[in-house]
Amino acid sequence: MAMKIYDELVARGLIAQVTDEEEIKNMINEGKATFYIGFDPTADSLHVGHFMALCLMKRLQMAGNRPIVLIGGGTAMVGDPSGRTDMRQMMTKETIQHNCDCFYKQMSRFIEFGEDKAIMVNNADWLLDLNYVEVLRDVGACFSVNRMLTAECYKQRMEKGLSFLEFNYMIMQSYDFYHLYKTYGCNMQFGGDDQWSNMLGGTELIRRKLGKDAYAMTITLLLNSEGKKMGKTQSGAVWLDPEKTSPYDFYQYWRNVGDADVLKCIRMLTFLPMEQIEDMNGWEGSQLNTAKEILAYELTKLVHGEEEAEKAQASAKALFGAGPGADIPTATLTDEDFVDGAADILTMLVKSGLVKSRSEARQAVQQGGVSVEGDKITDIRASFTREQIAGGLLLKKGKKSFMKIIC
RNA sequence: GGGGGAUUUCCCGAGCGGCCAAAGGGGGCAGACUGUAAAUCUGUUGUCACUGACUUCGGUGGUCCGAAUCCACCAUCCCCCA
Repeated sequence: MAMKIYDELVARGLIAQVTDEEEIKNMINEGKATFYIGFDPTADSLHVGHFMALCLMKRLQMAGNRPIVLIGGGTAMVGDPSGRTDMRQMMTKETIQHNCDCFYKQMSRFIEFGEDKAIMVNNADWLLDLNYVEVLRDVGACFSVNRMLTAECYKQRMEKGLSFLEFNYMIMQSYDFYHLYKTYGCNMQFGGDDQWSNMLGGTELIRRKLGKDAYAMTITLLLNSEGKKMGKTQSGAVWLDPEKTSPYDFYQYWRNVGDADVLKCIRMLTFLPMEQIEDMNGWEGSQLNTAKEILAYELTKLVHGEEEAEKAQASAKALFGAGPGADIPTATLTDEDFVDGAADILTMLVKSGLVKSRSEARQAVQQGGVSVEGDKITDIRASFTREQIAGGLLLKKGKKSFMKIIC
């Protein structure tokens, strides 16, 4: 009945590249793999890209494999040049440490750590104490610069320039794998497809140093139909931290994915059974809207819990269609926002955070994009009395931005 | 170490000493059409007390009635030679 894990991963379109398909298939199907995925703490919250990796971890764990989460407290000191056209900003040790802590907190909510379960390690623990000359002799001798330069991730940097610091990233990551192999018997590494060359470096190093085989597999990067990475908005990444991306915004992000991307997202990101997903294959046109609702709900539930998912969905339904008013983010006006006992529409827009400046607010109103309690506002001098606002007013900018104004 | 080039508004990228808040494209926002999609079309996109005023063109000074445009120094980046 149930598909074996490997076939399921294939069916979901999660696998991008593997070093040895037969071996890997057997190992993970039988739960014999001890695998690791690295996360570089480049921000103080995980985002959607990390989420995919965590899901994969969970799937493999459910199939009996042993996961190792590696936090790149050491590699973050160097900075991965993969997929970058310019150098990353160097982070201070303090920032990195802070980010590590944040990652740990978020992950432990998602993956179970403990005896016989997942373990978490930080490569700062072994990388930072390395001795330069020793490493050069020990590990450096195993790498061919000629080979490294042909790696895809460096190619695109050859024109723009690549610092020696970044050039070493691959070696650090390879060393990690080698270290984990020796310490925990970790025989497999997973990662984003952009990590492929770095991961191969590790398998190579293990073969040379220990004469043993280790394997690598990459996860398909989640791209939308335009070939851009998903999980990014113009205001930045879609974060898993509810403080940085509210559950409602998180829900909305997925609710608004393009038609062409819905099924792919459902397949790759949710834990819905494949049979159920197959049923959606034939869906077309506006029916896909239902699929988007499912996608948004499922993901919000995974990340923020069922309660938050329900709330986000209820809010969305209330705002976009009929339905009882639900949780809507609110903004509170203070005394200084009132002139002669009334607050004007521009102030309300700015205070609510729906627009960045009064100019923007003015434009929004002039272009007919603002409404209060469903009534379109066209006069930029419109204002509302304290009494009107006291009960809460629904302020709307455009089709998708809302705020409840209270005082 | 020597020589050359660059630095413009969210990004790319034009920019004659006055007509420059600065062309064009991308992106964003809003409107129309829709399905909270895509595509398309239209408007808009420095700030504010908005038919006007104010602050921007790497930084600091200077020339000039007037500077993003000229000069000096500093900073950063790139290229060529060593």
